[in-house]
Amino acid sequence: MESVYILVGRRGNGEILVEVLNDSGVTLGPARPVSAHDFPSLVRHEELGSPRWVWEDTASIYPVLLEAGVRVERAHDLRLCHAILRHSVLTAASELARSEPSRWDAALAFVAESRDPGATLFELLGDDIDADGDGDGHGDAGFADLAAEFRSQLAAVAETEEPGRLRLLLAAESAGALIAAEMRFAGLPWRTDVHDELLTRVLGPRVGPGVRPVLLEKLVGRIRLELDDPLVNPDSPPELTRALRRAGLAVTSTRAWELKELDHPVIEPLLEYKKLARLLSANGWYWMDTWIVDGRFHPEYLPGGVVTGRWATRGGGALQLPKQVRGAVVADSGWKLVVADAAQLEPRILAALSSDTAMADAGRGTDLYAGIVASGVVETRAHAKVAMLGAMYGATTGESGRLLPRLARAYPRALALTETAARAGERGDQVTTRLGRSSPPPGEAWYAAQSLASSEGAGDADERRARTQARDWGRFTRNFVVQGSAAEWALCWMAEIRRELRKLTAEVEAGAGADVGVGVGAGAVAGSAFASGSPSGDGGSVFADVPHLVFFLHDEVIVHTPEYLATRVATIIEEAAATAGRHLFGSFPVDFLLTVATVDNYGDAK
DNA sequence: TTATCTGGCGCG
DNA sequence: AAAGCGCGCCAGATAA
Repeated sequence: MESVYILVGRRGNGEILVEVLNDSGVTLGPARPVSAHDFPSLVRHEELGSPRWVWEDTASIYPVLLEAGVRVERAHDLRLCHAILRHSVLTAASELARSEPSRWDAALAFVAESRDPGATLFELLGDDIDADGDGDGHGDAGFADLAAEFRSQLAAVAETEEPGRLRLLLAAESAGALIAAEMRFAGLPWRTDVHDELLTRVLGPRVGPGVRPVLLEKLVGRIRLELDDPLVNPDSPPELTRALRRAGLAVTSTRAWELKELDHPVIEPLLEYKKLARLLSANGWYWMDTWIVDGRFHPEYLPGGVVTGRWATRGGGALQLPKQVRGAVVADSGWKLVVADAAQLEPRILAALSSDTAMADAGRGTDLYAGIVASGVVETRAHAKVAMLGAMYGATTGESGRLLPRLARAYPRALALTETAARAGERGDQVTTRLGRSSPPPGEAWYAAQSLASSEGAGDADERRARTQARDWGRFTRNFVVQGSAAEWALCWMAEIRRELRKLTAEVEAGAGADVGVGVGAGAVAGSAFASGSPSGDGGSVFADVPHLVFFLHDEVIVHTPEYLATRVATIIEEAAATAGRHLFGSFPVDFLLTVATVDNYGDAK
């Protein structure tokens, strides 16, 4: 079946243009203008034919559709896909990679920063968000530029030896962009009352800004007493270091792990203080007031925000939600959270990347580290873990370094892959993930340091610096291959989960004889950035009654689902992991084990 | 005063 | 036991 693409662009006057293309990017008819107001209904209608929407930036356009109650099944995000193809060594010979930098390169950062979730449809779709600076706006020429870019991307992929890989990567990256927008829109269910109780229990009652809660103040009192310093501020590392030294403790820093080694009565209250002060400043009442809107946490997810292809986030530190506060993530009444975590994802990815069947065997149907122990490679699970991490991160010393030779003997292919990636980085070469995302080349300064060291009259210091930098970059490329390929697996996993959840939704709605139209129509929730029509959060939104992804954390997802569907959701997530593994690694026999928990609150999921 | 850097720590 | 990858965010310190 031939794919149909619909290209979406805009004119300077706020009007939107849509044009149907075939799967070579060739126009099948004239571009049709549509007003910003009518755009969501057009999309809803065209969705019946399952097109792939081709647009510049999902993060700018899709929130508008969600707000209007419209979801789309598939997209091609020109901005994200360009970034991949521009830097991949697989497409280095393509026109796209060889042409002069254009707005697709220079303007990316600008577009990414210009988003505003509260912006109106007109602002998002009608405004000039191109940063080409030539002031000619976006007449039909701008639209033609989108079509040309799309064709250029298709051509770059088609020219590669195994186009299926990059095709999958671009589809996964684009699906990720849809998911990112949907997760932000839906938000993570968050009970501020539960959060407040938790804070009050460990810090004392809420106080204004600049005031220490009472339990924290008490700890400060004990610290000052034990250090015999009535004024020391434990929030100031220099002050604290001086005070500790005066008390006879030979510290080089105030880091918790260094303090833990010391035997002194101040250590216990000090470590406790650090823990609680961190909670207050990072996820205290101020955080709650700032980031929780109508019972939902709405961080902005940035697909491709990390060089390796991992996601970044902006706002609220969503990827660092401490375990301490996860109890405040509570399913709505009548709903459940299905929390799934890929167990030992990166070693499994490494086993598959390197076709190391022995390592894959160690993880078959069991905890991979336990499997390594069972194979007699090392004595304890902790050893297996630290040795594996050392192999993937490039440890040379300590316990990890000592255990590496045993790992290398048992799993030569896996270890050879990480070594090869490290050597490539040390030479300044790029490395590439399973699906084709390449590491950036090192910067000018790096090359300069290398050539300086090998030039006539280079000093010992020059050589040492060059060697250090080469090894540093080698550790980066060593890890890039594994972390980046794991990120690709996670994207495929999530895309598959999303697809199956939509099928489940359609099935349930058909079975119930319900009106299959989702959402409440354009404009019904205008004025709210997140479409929260009821106190429980999702009322009136496109996710009001259906299971949907609400959180993603590198190798972990959360689906918020009506309770009666929780079992089926868990099955979908399990099967999606196996499917993602096949998409990346074909028939190579590697398990991607999950731990899946159906819970009322995130804190209960281990 | 504001802008940027640093130490420290949360997550994977 | 604290090396070895990728991030974001905070308070305090320092530069401008």
